[in-house]
Amino acid sequence: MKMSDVAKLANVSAATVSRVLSQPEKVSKETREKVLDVINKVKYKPHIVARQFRTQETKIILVVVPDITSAFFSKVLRGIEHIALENGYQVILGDTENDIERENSYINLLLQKQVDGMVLLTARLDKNKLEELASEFPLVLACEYVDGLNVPTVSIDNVSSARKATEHLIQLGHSKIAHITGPINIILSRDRLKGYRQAMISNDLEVDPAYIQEGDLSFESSYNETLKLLSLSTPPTAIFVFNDEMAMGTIKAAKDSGLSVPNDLAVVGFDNIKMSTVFEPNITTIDQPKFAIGKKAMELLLHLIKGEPMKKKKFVMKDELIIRESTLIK
Amino acid sequence: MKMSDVAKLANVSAATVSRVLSQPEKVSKETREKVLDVINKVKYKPHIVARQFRTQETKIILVVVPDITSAFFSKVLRGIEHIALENGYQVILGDTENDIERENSYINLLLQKQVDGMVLLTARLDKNKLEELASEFPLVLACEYVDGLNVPTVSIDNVSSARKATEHLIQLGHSKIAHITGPINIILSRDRLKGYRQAMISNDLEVDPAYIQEGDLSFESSYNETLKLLSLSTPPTAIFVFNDEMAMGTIKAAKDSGLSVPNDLAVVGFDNIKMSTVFEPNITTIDQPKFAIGKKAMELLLHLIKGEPMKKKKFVMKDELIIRESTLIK
DNA sequence: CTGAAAGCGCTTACAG
DNA sequence: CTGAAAGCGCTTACAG
Repeated sequence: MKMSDVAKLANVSAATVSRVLSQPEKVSKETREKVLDVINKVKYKPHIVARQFRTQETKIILVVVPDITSAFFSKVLRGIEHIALENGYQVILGDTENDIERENSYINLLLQKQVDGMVLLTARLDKNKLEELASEFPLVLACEYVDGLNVPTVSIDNVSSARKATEHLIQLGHSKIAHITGPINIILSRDRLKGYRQAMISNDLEVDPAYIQEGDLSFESSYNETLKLLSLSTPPTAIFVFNDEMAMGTIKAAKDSGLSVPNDLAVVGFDNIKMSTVFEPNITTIDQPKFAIGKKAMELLLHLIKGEPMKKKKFVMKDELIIRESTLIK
Repeated sequence: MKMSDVAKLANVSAATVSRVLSQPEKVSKETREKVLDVINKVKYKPHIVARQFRTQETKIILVVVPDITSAFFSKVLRGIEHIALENGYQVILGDTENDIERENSYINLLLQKQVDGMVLLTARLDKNKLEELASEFPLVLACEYVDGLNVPTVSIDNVSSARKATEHLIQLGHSKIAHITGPINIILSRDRLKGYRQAMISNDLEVDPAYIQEGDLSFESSYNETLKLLSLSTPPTAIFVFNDEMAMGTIKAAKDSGLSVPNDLAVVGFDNIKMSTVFEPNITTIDQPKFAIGKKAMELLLHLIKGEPMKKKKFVMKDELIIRESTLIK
């Protein structure tokens, strides 16, 4: 059943059926009702791909995620999806599993016009490539970003939040503070490391290179790095960890080493995922407004898709230090 | 830049360019290379929507998930995605957030031919509606299912696995065993409850109605139901909980009540999500082969899309009881 | 092995 | 307010 069949049954033209569906105000009440009757009777559904082809828009956007199983990204994704659905857009999911090749391959969906725009929650591609892409297609970065890239970006200020997290430990009296980073090729890792350094230096604390260890985002990597740190001749009394999942690894390692958290080792995580409130001890962390980041990113993308001018390109969302049991000595 | 432009530059017809792209073996080597040179030079990318429209297939499938933020479903989703990508399909994500209205609305993507098929990880719609849909479109159920529905389905045997979980507690010497269910309108909740009952009855243990409480899939609901159970005049010594997330709520409630797990209260969860290995104590649980379920479901969907006959409709994957600290008294 | 032509099902500028 | 007609960019059955 196609539009022209409906048209015949209703004794009108296909154009009129199309208008009833897309611009009903342009059709007389009488005609409109006649057509709608037929549509309902035969359960006609328009062929969306034909419409996409004709209008040259798919009403689909692509979200590229580094890890769909992550509690953090799935919340951001949900924020994106909410705004997308509200505006009649569907979401294609691109899970890269932290593989830059896969990140790259998803760009084809844009080049082949299969999607109207793209939100990148991972930005590990070449800066020039991204810039070129953004000049041709609606593109928004969220969570991750690229230094000096003139593309709409939504994120928190990772440097200042990392500084805040580290200063919290300093204020509690710690001076031997270690930091377990994420993969250092990710800008988020570098920025949080920068914030850690700033806090240490501005408080006249030494940054011992042995106190900085690189993890790979996994619970296990942080567990292992923590064991390393704890076996140093002068082990740290506090560790600021790249994210909450890894902070759980750190705490587990401390417990398995017979240490009490926070009494023997204070731990700060990052992201404020659900588990950080459930884990024992609860984890002090930096809250990122995950849902709001997703919503904002999608709103920006809609602006770009509509071709509306965008004066501001960087949107810095508010983070918040949430103090819990993993740093607070009872 | 469209195909006919490439054709002009290469001095061939659009048909030939199309063949170079889709059926290169039908084109002479010489012509093929000439055309590929032009394609590379002008960076031509075919307009996928035009192809979709012409071939009447989108190479997109829809996955409807009850909760994208769940550690369980995101693993299943990843399995689906792997097989989809391997076969040139993209995945549209439909997150219902456990809302049956939203589940219903995603069906439009199928009716409007915007996707080639659908995998439902939640099946709360009317049985007849699903049956009718499946007769017209490629449709696979996974994880959740509908009793007596003749549609390809991938899942574990929830009744027998729940029985196995309960019997584990019985073998440990427990007789006062409670069960916290999921929302009882979900078949998974009813089947796991059935397995619990079977184990109790076949071991001559009384099933006290007060020992069966309904949760809503959340950590908090299970926390609260557990407090209720523990305040009974004869509290249970063991609880089988609908899933791992809820089992964490149960353990937390026990701890907050001054009880030790497993010494005062043994707890069994379900799903074997990552957190069940990290939480303290580690949680005894039923492992579902999440990734394999996703892969199998997508493989079945590909069969349906290709119109291949399918003799078997029910695929029961292997689950496994994994015994950990939450039930094993040291 | 290659090309001319039809057609997939809509939407919209134009004319009346 | 309505209709006739063009056209979105491909693919493929057919002819040669």
